[in-house]
Amino acid sequence: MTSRYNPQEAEPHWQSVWTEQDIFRALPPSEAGGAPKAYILEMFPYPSGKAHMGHVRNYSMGDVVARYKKAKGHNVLHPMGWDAFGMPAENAAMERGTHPGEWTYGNIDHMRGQLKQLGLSIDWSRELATCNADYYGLQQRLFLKFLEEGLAYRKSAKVNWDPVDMTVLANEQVIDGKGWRSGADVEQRELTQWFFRITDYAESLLDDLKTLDRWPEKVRLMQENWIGRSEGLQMRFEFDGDAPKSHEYGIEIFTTRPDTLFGASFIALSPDHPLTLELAETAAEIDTFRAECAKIGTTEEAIETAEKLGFDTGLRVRHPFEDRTLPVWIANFVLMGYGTGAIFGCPAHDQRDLDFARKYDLSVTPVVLPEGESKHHYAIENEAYTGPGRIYNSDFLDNLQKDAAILAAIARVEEMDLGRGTTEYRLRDWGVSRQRYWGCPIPIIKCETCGIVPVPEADLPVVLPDDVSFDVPGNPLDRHPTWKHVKCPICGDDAIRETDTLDTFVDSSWYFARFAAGEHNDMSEAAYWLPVDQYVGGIEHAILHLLYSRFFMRGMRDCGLLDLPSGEPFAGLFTQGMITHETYKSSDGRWVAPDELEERDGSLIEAATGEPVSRGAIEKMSKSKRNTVDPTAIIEQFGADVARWFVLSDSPPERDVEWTQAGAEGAARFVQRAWALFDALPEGAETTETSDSEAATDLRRTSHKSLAAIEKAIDEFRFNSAVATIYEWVNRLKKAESGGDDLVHARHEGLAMLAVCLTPFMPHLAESCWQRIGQTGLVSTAQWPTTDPALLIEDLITLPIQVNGKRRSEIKVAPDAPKPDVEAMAMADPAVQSQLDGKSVKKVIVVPGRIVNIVVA
RNA sequence: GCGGGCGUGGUGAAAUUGGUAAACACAGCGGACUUAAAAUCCGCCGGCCGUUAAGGCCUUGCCGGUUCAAGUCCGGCCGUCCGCACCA
Repeated sequence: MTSRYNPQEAEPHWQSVWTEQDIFRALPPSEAGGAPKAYILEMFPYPSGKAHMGHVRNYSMGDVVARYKKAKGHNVLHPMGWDAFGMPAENAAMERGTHPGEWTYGNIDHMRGQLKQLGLSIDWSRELATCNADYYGLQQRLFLKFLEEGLAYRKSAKVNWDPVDMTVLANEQVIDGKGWRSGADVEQRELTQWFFRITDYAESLLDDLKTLDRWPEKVRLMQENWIGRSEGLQMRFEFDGDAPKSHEYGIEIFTTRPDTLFGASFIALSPDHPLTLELAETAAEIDTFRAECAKIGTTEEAIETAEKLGFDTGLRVRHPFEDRTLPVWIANFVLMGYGTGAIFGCPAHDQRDLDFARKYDLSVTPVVLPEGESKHHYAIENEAYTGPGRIYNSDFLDNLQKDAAILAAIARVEEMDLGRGTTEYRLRDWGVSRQRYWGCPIPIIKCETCGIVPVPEADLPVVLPDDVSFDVPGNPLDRHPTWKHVKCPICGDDAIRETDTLDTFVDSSWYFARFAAGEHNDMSEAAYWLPVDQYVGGIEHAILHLLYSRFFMRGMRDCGLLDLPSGEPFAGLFTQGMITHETYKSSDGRWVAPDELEERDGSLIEAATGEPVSRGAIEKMSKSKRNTVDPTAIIEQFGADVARWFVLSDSPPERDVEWTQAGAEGAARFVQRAWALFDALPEGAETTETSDSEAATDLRRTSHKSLAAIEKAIDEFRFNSAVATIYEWVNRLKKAESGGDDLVHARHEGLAMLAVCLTPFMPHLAESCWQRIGQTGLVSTAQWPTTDPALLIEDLITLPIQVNGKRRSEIKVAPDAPKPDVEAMAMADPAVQSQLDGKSVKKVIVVPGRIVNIVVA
């Protein structure tokens, strides 16, 4: 009778052995020998309190790759840290009266313990927390370097103001007009803010997406759309008659459709355009109109249903090519944030312009004729035509195709010195000021005499004060009695510190470089490790975090801080799916947690009340729906290996996976089945003679082929396929137990290989199995076995025989059997013969090693 | 509106150069062992026809096409999920 494997004993044991032997330490480049480097990283967690199943899945995937790379002989860096600044800490401080730091460090301690329970192959010597002054002090140096190089600057700007969190939000943090965290309606406010000049890199950030061939296509597309390049023409329309003084040169507009210039019927300014503001000073109606525009929200529904609103300024501009003038309107649909904040309207070929023109009765002249239309009969009703076609009604552009006409129009405008061809980006500079306490202080002093003064190097880091209160909303730094009062480093007079802190996305934009730079923050070591070879995390960071990190690496490179020519932080990226779980509701509509349920007579009831419970949809695990499963509870019940195995089985890593109790139990059964396999191997198996019996060779063949398949699956991030192969292999090895003594050696060989293959998935079980069959050392440090190419080739393969594309039989042939032989064997097959009865064979297709297809009349 | 993904048994899925559709697992059913249960082991498990069997027909959201051969390629629909969105 075999013994049972006890994860509760084995897991802590092996974890302490790994820690004692310090086997997961990344070697500095000088000690790595010839080993290639592999930097494996999962997105570092926010220390919210407890680890959740999403973390388990994320870190299990990274750990598979890290352990696999290590076994393959790489020098692996696999670090862990904490994205520790941010508002939940302040919210907790307000709710419970604790200091955000106390709350955060407490959470870190708890979650570190949870992650360690998972048996991850992490080099904990490099652990960092972004809220530690050691970390954010270096970040302040980076900020000052960026300032010196012109990559950071200050400007007054309209910002997204979250009235609940009382802070500014980046554009990316505003979702459907609401704060990404608070959900409150975002207001527009004019404030002086710090910005990073990410737009300087718009072109490179866009173009270099092409080089990221190990990123998901989806993420690249999302970034591409976010950066949003448009090729077009920036040009001015000169005033006819008196021009406003500030705009004597005319009105600058941007268009991607200069081919439709002859169809222009009006100019439209944004309500926030400088000229609009100027006019509003003397015209009260314009002020009223602006207020009306501002009332319409920025939410999706509001925009969809928003009516086009316009105000005719009475000003007129001259058409560049024709002897006519156009009216200048102010229109609510023109955005100040894009292009020049002014457009020319061509109603026939732009839906918004058409809606506007119909409402205010402006002219509609079509100038692009779709294929197959006659210019005498073609008319625009209420749908603008935006497709390709031949230009007409357009003087020198007549008869050109759309694309050629765009180039010709730009050339003419450039000749006339009215504008030039340009490229516009949707991407805006990154506002990083936050009116919050729990973040990295911006190392700046404001002096009335000297202006904006960087904190001198020697005075860094600017440390957050500990004695703060959260009894009122707003920024505690701002109302701290002493912290912000300093002497100006230049003139020595009284001055004030910048009390804003940096957006937490700054913290996460370079942490991977900090990990790589090692204990002494040596950026040459960082250059050795970077880029990250495999980054693993959630799709929710497809734009923000990944784009900012790409910007930061370029910035650090161009400041001479980091030798990373490509500027790309992450060579490989994988976005994993979420963990879902069934939801449950009581009859009075309360959500009921899975561990509060009991099954009685085939139906679910709430254990505490005995009330019936109904099953709801399968949804992402969330606290609000109460459908979470606590990893610690699972580890206590089944062990970490079971949790890891379950989240990697069944579903492909990029897809969502549903957590089920039955599935976890199945994984636990497999752990015992695998252990039993090793436990059943006779003592001394490793010293038995090799047998070349058919059965032994066959078993060895299975082992070597399985190994090769698992290798390929891990390389391709198909962990579910690797798991399926392991199941098949285990089933095969199980059958071999009833074989003769000639199989003992092959079983030992297979099990030794299997133990190594199990290691990335279930490292603790693998160690116990490895030890059980008498292998030396730790399997966590064992090299990945090599496959014997001879064993990957079969003597005989099964070849399906089709008649007219339907499978009728199969034959066994040598893989390299000559075509005529294969054809003869196929034709001679009895099942085939009965199908061919009385019919004439038109053709026989033999695809060696694949299939035979006999085509009959 | 624009861009993208997905759609295969009761369920998660596999089939990754166009070549045996449903590997592997979960659930279910049947059996062995057991006084009994649990655990474990063995077997069955897409649909229809066929008493059993042999076998046959159908089947990868729908319709059509290319091909000796289509889950896979092409065209057109339907459904669903995600991202972006008054970006000129």
